[in-house]
Amino acid sequence: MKMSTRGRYGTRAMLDIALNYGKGPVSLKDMAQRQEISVKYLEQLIPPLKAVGLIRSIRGAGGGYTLTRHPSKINLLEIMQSLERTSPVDCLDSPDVCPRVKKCATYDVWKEIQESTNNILRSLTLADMMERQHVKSNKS
Amino acid sequence: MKMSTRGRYGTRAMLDIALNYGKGPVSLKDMAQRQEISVKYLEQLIPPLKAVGLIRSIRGAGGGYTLTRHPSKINLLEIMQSLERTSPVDCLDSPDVCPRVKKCATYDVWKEIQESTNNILRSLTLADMMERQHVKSNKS
DNA sequence: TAGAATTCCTAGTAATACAATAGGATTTTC
DNA sequence: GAAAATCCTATTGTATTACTAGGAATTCTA
Repeated sequence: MKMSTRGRYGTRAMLDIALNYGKGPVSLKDMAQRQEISVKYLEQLIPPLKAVGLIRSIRGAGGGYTLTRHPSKINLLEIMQSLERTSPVDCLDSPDVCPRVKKCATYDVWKEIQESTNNILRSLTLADMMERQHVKSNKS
Repeated sequence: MKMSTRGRYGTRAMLDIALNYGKGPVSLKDMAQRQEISVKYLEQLIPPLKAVGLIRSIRGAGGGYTLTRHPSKINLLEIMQSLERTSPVDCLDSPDVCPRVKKCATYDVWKEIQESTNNILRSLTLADMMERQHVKSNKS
């Protein structure tokens, strides 16, 4: 029932890029400072995010990363799914791994949990997160 | 975002005991055969379940385990919480581990997810699961 | 009262996944 | 051509998880 740092750091990174939307690319160096995550670790989260087409990179000095779509068109489920296995239990993704699936009463429970978390993540866009971030920043 | 086998096997074990409610204790040997989990591994799930008072043991030949309450009075959250860390992220249980908690927009998301899964688990009792199990068994 | 069946207890191990680091190649700007 | 970035691959450390092992203690039954 644990979420890995990949997914968590990755969404923070995406939010960081989103907050600079329309103002040019964000470098890992800057991101690393703001988010207090090492550049080297952030570097590893980038390829999967690029692979699913959520971000675009600009190489060389002055380069960095930008979103490929408007923040309101990217939801957290997309981000999480590209970075980690979102399924709480293997049998949900590949029912073949367990011969008990059909007669297993608990199977349905894990499925219900997966669906509810996916719904939450899908309902939240980066634009929503930007809004929340602003509210939080103003309060403190 | 993964759930450990402890929690999953544990709930299956509890359901197994529940299905024998009122008919005497269930031995690990029998449970192991039905659930296809080694006795030795099941043995390790027992102490935490006993510690929170969900089951009672009867030692010696003919012994085994019984529920301490009616199946309708035991929910899955109690079981899971005794067996594994149910929090998807450490900062939810102990906000001190991360100084960013207050300004972290993603924190609220993980919290929402935790609450929704906890609600699902809390809403399901072993009696519900027994019912589901019977439906599944009759169908196949 | 012996022996079989069971829970109880503690330790140990093997495998896996996770988190993080290292070093250098490539691209682009100025 | 130097600096600032991304890009790529490998490696290491570490923690957790899953599982096994061996034997002590308890209780039932014949």
